[in-house]
Amino acid sequence: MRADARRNAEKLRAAAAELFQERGLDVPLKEIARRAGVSHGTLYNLFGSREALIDEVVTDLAADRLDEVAREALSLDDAWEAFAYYVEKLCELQATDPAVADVVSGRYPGAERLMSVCGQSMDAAERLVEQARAAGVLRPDFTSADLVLTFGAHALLARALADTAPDAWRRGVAFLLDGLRAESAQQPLPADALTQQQVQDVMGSLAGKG
Amino acid sequence: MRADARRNAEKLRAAAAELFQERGLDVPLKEIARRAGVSHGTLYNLFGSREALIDEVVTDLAADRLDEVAREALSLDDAWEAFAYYVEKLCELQATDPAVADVVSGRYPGAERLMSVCGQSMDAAERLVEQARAAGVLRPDFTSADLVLTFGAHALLARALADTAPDAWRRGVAFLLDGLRAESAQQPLPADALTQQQVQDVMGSLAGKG
DNA sequence: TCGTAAGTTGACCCTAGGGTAAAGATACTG
DNA sequence: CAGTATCTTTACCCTAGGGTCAACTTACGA
Repeated sequence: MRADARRNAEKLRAAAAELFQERGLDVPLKEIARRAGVSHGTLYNLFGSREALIDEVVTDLAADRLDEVAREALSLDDAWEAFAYYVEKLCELQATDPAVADVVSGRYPGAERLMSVCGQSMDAAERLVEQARAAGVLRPDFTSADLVLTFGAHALLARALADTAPDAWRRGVAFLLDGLRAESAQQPLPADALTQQQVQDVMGSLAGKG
Repeated sequence: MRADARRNAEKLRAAAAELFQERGLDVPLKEIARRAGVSHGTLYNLFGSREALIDEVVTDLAADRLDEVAREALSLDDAWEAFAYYVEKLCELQATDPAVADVVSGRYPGAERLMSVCGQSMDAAERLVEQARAAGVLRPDFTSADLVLTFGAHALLARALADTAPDAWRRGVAFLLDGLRAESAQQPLPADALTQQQVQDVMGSLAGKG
């Protein structure tokens, strides 16, 4: 690879990182190229597709953040605290970083490494749900599929709130958590839980691409 | 107005009603014209804008449905039942009719009559929230602004779920309601409630047009 | 029945985005 | 320092949507 190409790739990575974090993973590629100061043709030459660019620029960063939250949550002794910490922190991550929100929402199934990060994060969620349910502090009818859907809806709401009341999402999370304690459950739920495949389908259509 | 024009307007109203209910208020105007069997130029001639068409086709229908839900809710004796009934029924309306969902979400501020219907619906929500709070069954820190945001997020989720698990939204509503009972409230909320203006801004950017 | 006002059409323009490839520029190598 | 392989640019194509208007067609009244 020629030196100028390497330099351009670096400029593009930097611009992409900025814009993905500011505006989410669906920012126009031409705008990334513009910010990097190269033509969009160069972007296509060097990366080929949005997915490839995402994988290079976002994946490791998102993985770090998600892993850290999961690790910290799992390190807490109290099962309810662990679960609540995970939910709150993950929502906070989504609210402050649109790129991470898009990762959690599992769009861009073309970005392989990214999807595996997304999968790992879901595994952590599953573990925390199981743990809290087993401890009898989380209502037994709540599944990790419910949690994923919650995250998906939260991501959209948090992004809409960002300019107006960047912390208001915390209210919704508080209401939800209070409804998820074992002692809050009132009646059998009026619908069945979703399978993982169903969750994936739904998350796909949740933010565009319907 | 000439007879053929009146006929075309009628065909367009019928097609619009169908498509709005199937796919929401942002369905392409050219597609409405196509289904009506006229050219899109005619649609612009006869209605001028999407907002005008919406006002003629959707407003009364949505008003009827929303009023009915509010009326039935307000007729219930138990304040919690009334509140819960309203939330559930309104969410059901959103899940089964994308047009109503868009009305509740308050997009299309250009459609005047529609916005007044939206406003009336919000007033009913406010009344039910007050009533339930006054009766001590609803947690006192929950405001009608929270309810409107909830509806907005719900509308998006329900639409994404429609093809996969059309009833799954009921789980989320159940979790929420269980968290909204007065006895579920655990701690002071971590953020302030939104003003009406803030809610309007947020709802505007919640579904596109950000 | 025929002139004309009223209505309709479809080709056209615009934006915003994704994507491609021929032609031009430039870094490296012998 | 010249030649070539590599890279970049730019002009272009595509889709999907909103919107306009000159030219055609048609309903209807005198």
